[in-house]
Amino acid sequence: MSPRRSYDQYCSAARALDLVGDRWTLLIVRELLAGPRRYTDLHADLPGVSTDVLASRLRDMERDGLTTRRRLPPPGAAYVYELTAHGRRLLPVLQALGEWGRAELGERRPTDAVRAHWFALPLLRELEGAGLVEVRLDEGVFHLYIGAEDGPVYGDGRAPAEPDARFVMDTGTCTAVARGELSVPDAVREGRIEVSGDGAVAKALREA
Amino acid sequence: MSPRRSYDQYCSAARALDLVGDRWTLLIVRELLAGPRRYTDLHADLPGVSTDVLASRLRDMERDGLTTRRRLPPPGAAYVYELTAHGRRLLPVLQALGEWGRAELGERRPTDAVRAHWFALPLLRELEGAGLVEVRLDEGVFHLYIGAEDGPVYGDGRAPAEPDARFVMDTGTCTAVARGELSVPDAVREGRIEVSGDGAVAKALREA
DNA sequence: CGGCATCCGTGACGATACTG
DNA sequence: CAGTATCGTCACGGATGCCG
Repeated sequence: MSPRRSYDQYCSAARALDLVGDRWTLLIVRELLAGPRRYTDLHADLPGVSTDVLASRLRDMERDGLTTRRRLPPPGAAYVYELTAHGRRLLPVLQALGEWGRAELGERRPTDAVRAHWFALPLLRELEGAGLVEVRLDEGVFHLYIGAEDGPVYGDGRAPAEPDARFVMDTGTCTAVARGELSVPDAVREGRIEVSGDGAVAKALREA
Repeated sequence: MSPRRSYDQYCSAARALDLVGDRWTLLIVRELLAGPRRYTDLHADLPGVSTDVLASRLRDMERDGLTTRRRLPPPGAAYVYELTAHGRRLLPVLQALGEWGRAELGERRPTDAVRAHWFALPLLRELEGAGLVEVRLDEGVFHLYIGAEDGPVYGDGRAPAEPDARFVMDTGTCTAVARGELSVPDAVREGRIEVSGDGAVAKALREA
């Protein structure tokens, strides 16, 4: 029970930082935008966070209405953490941060961790209204729910249904897109993204 | 000289948080969006920040290219801190945080500090392309440079030139607008904002 | 007086070990 | 698997002092 350390300022940005300004909190939100995750999954995809800090953040976030904790039905009964609708509305904050941070991204440092679904945020911006998209990278597979009103914004692994488009690209292409140096249509034109699928976006991208 | 504590993740949002995720940093940016400020002014408008933390953040921000330090010409020679163009590009981050934080703003608590120019952020969103606007509240006067390509985004005190519009409103009206419960045109219609000035926006708002 | 640097007490953080 | 317990370290907040 952390007696929250507030900025005590009557300013909505300061209030937001009272809730999500602590170290790791926004990165936990980024992870949970991929849908329900177990404690161990979160811990694995947030290298460097200590177990007690992760547990403490998840408690604070639940208390503040950002997340809920739910027990999965057996078999494999376990707790999963999930964003509430209010927590999901932090997506624009992460997008704004991500867009600003593109300038700092640079080359991958030897100490940098990478997860495939971290590339979901920069791709979301580029694919308005594309529906369900599956993306295959060297690092792994993830999928995007673009234009979804509620539920997860993206997810790890294969798409849970037939996607409107499938992308295959290599790491270099994906980082160029993430850094804003290359647009998705340009990458397709240059043959650096292989597009398949029957959705409108897949067809439009192949024709361009 | 703080050897930065990085998340070490190849993700642009995490990189952004490496630079602006420390406590107080984004609130210092919010202050500097009002233009060049002296150390003492910053300390006065950020109640609760300790002197060494403020000095340390300003050093880090200068090292990271967010701010520059400049000596004012005499008389009154003093150092002022100022955002670089890169630092000013954090405005969308603060706007996204502010929009999300509206839900948490609620009533003003007795412990909450208030500054007039903290209301600039929510107003910016509502007044696209309005030019130079002066706003008079019970708490003080500030002005907005809406649509400006560079330089400060808002400022304390009177507008430095003849503004395109002048607003006068009371605290209740301004908090209602800040919380998103009342739009500026509606507030004008209800007589809760007194609009003067010769700019296009001033005329449009008076006629509506 | 503005712009810090220093010192100190408290709390947050990170790593590891341990438990139901 | 999902945390709790423990501990050393560092960051933070408050006060005070120094120096141009």
